Amino acid sequence: MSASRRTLPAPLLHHDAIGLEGRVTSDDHQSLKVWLRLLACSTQIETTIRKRLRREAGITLARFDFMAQLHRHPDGLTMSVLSRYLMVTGGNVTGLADELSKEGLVQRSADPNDRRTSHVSLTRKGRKLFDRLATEHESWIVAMFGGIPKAEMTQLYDLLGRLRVQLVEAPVPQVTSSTMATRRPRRSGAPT
Amino acid sequence: MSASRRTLPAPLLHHDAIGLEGRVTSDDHQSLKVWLRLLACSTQIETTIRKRLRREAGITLARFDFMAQLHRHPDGLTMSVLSRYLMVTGGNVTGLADELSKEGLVQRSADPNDRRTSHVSLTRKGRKLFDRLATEHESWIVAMFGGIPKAEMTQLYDLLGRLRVQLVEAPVPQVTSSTMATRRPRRSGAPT
DNA sequence: CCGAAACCCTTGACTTCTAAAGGATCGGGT
DNA sequence: ACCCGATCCTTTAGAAGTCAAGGGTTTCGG
Repeated sequence: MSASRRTLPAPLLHHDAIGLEGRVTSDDHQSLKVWLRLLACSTQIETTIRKRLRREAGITLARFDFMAQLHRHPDGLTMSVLSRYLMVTGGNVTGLADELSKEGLVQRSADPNDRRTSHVSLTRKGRKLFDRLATEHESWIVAMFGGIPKAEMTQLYDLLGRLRVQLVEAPVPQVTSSTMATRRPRRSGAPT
Repeated sequence: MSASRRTLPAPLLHHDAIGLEGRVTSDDHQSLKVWLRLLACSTQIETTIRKRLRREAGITLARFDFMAQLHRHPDGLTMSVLSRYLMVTGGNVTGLADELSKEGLVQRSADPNDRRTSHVSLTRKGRKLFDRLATEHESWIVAMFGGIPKAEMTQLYDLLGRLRVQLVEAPVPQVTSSTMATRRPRRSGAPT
């Protein structure tokens, strides 16, 4: 759709946010309903963060996540490990590293023992930028969850933990990922 | 990372699934922890579905979602409505429709009353394919959530509902999306 | 009934990410 | 020594998305 130039009325956004959920008809199976609701929440938070990051710091969520990983591993990480942590493909990591290093936020250094490997780490400049962003980022998250009482948060946390374990243990037959880190998420990494 | 041709040992996938979560250190704020866990679950489910869809039907998640919408609206939908339902921009919908119709899964038809509009609907072939996939798709979802008792599922469903409302009501100051359907999710639409 | 505004869709440039295929290096066997 | 399989990284093609800019159509106020 174009709809760009003549921007639509705001209410639409609101509708969108709801939309994904509205698709479930009354008697769908429960798993499907939970999944769609989960996805709706996840997507909306991600979208919000992505927009703010871009708007207020001109940075991409993917890059923020990339830097977040390096931030918590000051000694540097190899590309492959980064790829796993970020849950994206190696090709993607290569690209991100290229761009960030071009901007001087990140640096690659050779491994003395294995010439295939290279370690990536934040530069001083990169560390400085990330420190600033991380604070803002966390405040956004806290604000988004702000209205929910602590007890419910704990409950939610536990249930999601349960789910995660369930997912890892019973990924149903064959899903033997071909590429090492075959995914396309966006973390919005935790600073601290 | 390549790692493609010479497929890596399975354990790596397992590790990946955990990775995102492992990043939270002990004293992070609770909101951040919940968010990361939420994202981890969401990402993993989505990834799994995407891979299976590709592997077992050679179809893309985006296309599956597209077809899912049409499936639940047998009389067809306009591009703009589709754009809202799928939560993607119109340009994207145009492209998807082009490809799917090129494969004969979908068809465009003119609106007798409004020549600007065109309605998209599944062809018989498309309906047939989707029916087959939808069944499989749901069974995957059910299997993934399978180990969780019903009571907990209900609890999770309610908590996510609470969260969704919270997100809509308090998206913190300015996030006034400019384009109509400004997002990049992936539903994995519910068939029924 | 005419022109401006609102709408619907498409197009094209760009970005991000996946998937698949290499190129290079390391590490055992034999 | 040498080879072969496993690893690590990069590269390339193409899918999926966004954004901005139109080109037709309707709608509606004068």
